[in-house]
Amino acid sequence: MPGKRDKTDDDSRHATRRAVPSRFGMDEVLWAAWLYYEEGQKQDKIADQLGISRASVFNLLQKARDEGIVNISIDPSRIARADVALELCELSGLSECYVLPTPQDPATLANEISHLGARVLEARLHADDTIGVAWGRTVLSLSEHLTSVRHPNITVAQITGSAVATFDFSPVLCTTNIADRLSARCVNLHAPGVVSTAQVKDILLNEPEIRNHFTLLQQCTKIIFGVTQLVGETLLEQSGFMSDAALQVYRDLGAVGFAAGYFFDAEGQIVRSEFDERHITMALDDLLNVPERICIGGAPQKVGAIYGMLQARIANVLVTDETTAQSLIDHYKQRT
Amino acid sequence: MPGKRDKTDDDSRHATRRAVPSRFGMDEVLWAAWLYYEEGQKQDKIADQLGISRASVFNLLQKARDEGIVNISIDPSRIARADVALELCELSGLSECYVLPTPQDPATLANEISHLGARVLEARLHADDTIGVAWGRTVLSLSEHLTSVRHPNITVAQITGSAVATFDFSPVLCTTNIADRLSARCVNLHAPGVVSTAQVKDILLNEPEIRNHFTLLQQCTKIIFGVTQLVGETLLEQSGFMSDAALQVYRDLGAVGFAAGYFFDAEGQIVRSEFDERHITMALDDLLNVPERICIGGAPQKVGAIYGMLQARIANVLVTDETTAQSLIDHYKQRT
DNA sequence: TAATGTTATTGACATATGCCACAACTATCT
DNA sequence: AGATAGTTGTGGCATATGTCAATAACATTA
Repeated sequence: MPGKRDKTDDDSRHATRRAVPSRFGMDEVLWAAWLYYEEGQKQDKIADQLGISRASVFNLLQKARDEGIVNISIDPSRIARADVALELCELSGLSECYVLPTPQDPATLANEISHLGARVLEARLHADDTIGVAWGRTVLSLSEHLTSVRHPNITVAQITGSAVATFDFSPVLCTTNIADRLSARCVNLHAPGVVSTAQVKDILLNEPEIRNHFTLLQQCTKIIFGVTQLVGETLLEQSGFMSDAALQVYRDLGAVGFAAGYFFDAEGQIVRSEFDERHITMALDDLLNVPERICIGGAPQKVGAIYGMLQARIANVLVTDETTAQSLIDHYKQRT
Repeated sequence: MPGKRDKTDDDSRHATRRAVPSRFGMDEVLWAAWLYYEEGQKQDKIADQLGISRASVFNLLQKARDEGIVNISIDPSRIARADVALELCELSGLSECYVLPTPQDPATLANEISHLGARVLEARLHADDTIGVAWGRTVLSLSEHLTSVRHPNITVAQITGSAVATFDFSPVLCTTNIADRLSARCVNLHAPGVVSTAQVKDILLNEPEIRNHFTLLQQCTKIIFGVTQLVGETLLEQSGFMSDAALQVYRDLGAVGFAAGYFFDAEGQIVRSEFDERHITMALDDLLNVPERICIGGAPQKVGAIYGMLQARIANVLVTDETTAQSLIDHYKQRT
């Protein structure tokens, strides 16, 4: 009988509300977290000690997790030591490879890979990194999975010109999002991603502000990008980034993929066409000089593109899923 | 189709054992951990994906926790920001204070405090620290709670001479244990803790090897020690460290406690007697020069001793429990 | 090949956790 | 005071996790 408020048995009743009310101040969350996660006590017992209900202890623990008072994490370097990852590194020449168990629901794959990407990036961050950021769904998704930690001395810079926002994963957004999460300095590139003629590109590249930006990009210690295959519909035209015709030119020249601003064929040769002359992005030489070139991506239909990208040495760190990694391994083994 | 257990058919001899046997290699632990802790999947679902029973998934997760593949931790700096901790810092002049919720079972108190002490030490470790280590049950217990992480550039040094091992928490053991856990360099002091006459102490202190050790101790960036009260039976005589008579001399001079090698009275005056002349330990001036002097300890009967120690400024970082902290706060408030 | 010891895996049961609708309090307004 | 709205804490039920003795696989020996 959950009585309302009667004075008959007040001893037990009105004391129940709070056995130890003030002593714990605002620290209940913290202490509940300690008792649960460090001392391994059960929620019931903690409830007794704090004089509250078990449900409340549960709520406190949830709060502790939400607020980052407790930290539950897997060291991503362990993931890089997984068998498949090591084998793929061996075959491809990647310096590091992170492999995620392929989810049963393919719809979540991209999301999960970018989740892992975020952890990998966090684990590899160094206090005064300069991080070059490309654009794409994957990169944007990665930014949303980053946990907010202060890294005030990090610089986050756009490697490709901005674009009029016909899509929601623009270079500007990817860059600012990542910088926000890291409390880092954000450096945007105030120029279009694609211009109409080679002349316009030349003129822009000689503008002091833009020239400075590309000089800054030469200092990059990391770059982050996704990878796209060219078969079927791609975001490249869907997003309005480039025309179907321009894309077809690359296909006709044998290109199978696009990553970090460049097209390449199935064997890793960079494929160039007129579009490159109008595309404002980090120079290929500078790109390949960046010590950590991190590509995030995986899917069955991307295997060919990723293979080409690896052969082109555009990435030296890959974050992908197990099925993709295994397909890549098979691909390499067939070639020998 | 949740749970596809085909136990009805007697055909289940070989096939049921492993749906996806080889693909996961030795990484099952890692992947189970990822799916559970990062993706938040339920053990049932993970069991399906890996083709094993849920009980096995549980076992894998346990292994992952044991092996440190997943890391669940509370940021100790949050504990230092708890109300009681801040108040005690304010009153005592401590630069940092970590307060643990007092366990309901007093028998576990010492153990839990050293548990917190281990976390605190880990959180405060710097790549090239030199850590001076005292001896005692608490310090030894702390060493057992440290998680093994590699810190090859750290030096761990004994601040007190060794003793013939009539007790199991000797200076040598405390020091080597801590060094082991941290994969750090271990520097033992090859001299007795107590000698028979002041002359012998002088001679030893002039030995080059021992002189070198004391020079090294001047480089300490941290020291770690417990604290003992002098009322009732203490470890000081029980362990054979010193005679009952020698201890009584200190009591008669007003000493209430002993920490980091020195006796002090209720108001924080260092109390010296003939025993100091025979005790081989870090010089008081050097001790007080160490930037982080971390004392681990708490219990109702220790309050007076801890108060004295704080007044003597022997520690500037204290790890204790809530009851002790509250008693200390009360003690300070009565004095004003 | 059978007998034997060792380790890994599991089904079934016991506990612990997660969740939510509603009760109890507080604050503000009429 | 009574009404109203917002917040916090809780009982109780559905799920998820933890445990363990029984059993299957494997390794070793005679």
